[in-house]
Amino acid sequence: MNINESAENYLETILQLSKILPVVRSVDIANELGFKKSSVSVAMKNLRLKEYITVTDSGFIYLTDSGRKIAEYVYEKHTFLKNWLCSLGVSEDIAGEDACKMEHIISDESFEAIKEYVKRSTP
Amino acid sequence: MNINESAENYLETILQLSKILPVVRSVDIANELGFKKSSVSVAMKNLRLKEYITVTDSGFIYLTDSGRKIAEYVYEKHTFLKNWLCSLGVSEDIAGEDACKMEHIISDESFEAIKEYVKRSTP
DNA sequence: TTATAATATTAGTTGCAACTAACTTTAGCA
DNA sequence: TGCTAAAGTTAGTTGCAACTAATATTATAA
Repeated sequence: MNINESAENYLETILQLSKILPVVRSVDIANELGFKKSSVSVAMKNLRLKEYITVTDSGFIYLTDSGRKIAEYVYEKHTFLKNWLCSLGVSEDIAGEDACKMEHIISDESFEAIKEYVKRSTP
Repeated sequence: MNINESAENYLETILQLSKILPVVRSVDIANELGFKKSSVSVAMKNLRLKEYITVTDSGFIYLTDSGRKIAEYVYEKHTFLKNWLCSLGVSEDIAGEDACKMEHIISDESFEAIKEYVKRSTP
């Protein structure tokens, strides 16, 4: 698969935005991430080439099956890690920042192990 | 303080090597990290400018107090995270890789919270 | 003593992901 | 109708941390 942190982050953002907006456009992603439109434009081109997204003539962005699969797993990692850190007493801001970075680097193996551990120790 | 991931990793490596070698040189760091000597040379120059290390005329590298402080905390994070993941059933290789990435991005706040949590739940 | 190997450095290159600046296209309003 | 604002694209720039290639210095073995 071989997808990098930046691409993962874009895919996750598209998924998140699609939950709260009727359609997702480049400019929405730029606003959400605090990036320039041009940066997002180039990134979307790459995601299109790798077939993680499709873009309609009107500029509406949709995840493909493979893109969605990645986005959903990253999003699951994010949500779990953030909630867990918060439950340990970490402030919401810091927990969010840390989750945002950890979600891209933690292996599936470690993530699943932590999930199991937390599930067992807080039934 | 404002130190980046790459610099942290070099400082940690110097600390680790200093535990097993009589002196630490650029070439030892290059071998350990799988980088080219030239890359390490440039990195050492930056660490010197920021006064995280001193380098003797013979090319022996020593951590300053501020460099050591950073190195030791990163190393503590590494050791703890790796051992913890291993104890959850993650393979040693993967645990090592993940710890190596997480140690640089996790906030002190989250790290201390996790440490407390683990201490409490496995007395 | 000279040649070789090990170490360190410098200059310039590459790849990446952001950036700025300038441009096109489109939609909607005065 | 024509102007403006919003959205998107392209070309070229920046900063970073690795890289290669070439050079200097030193220690050791033939």
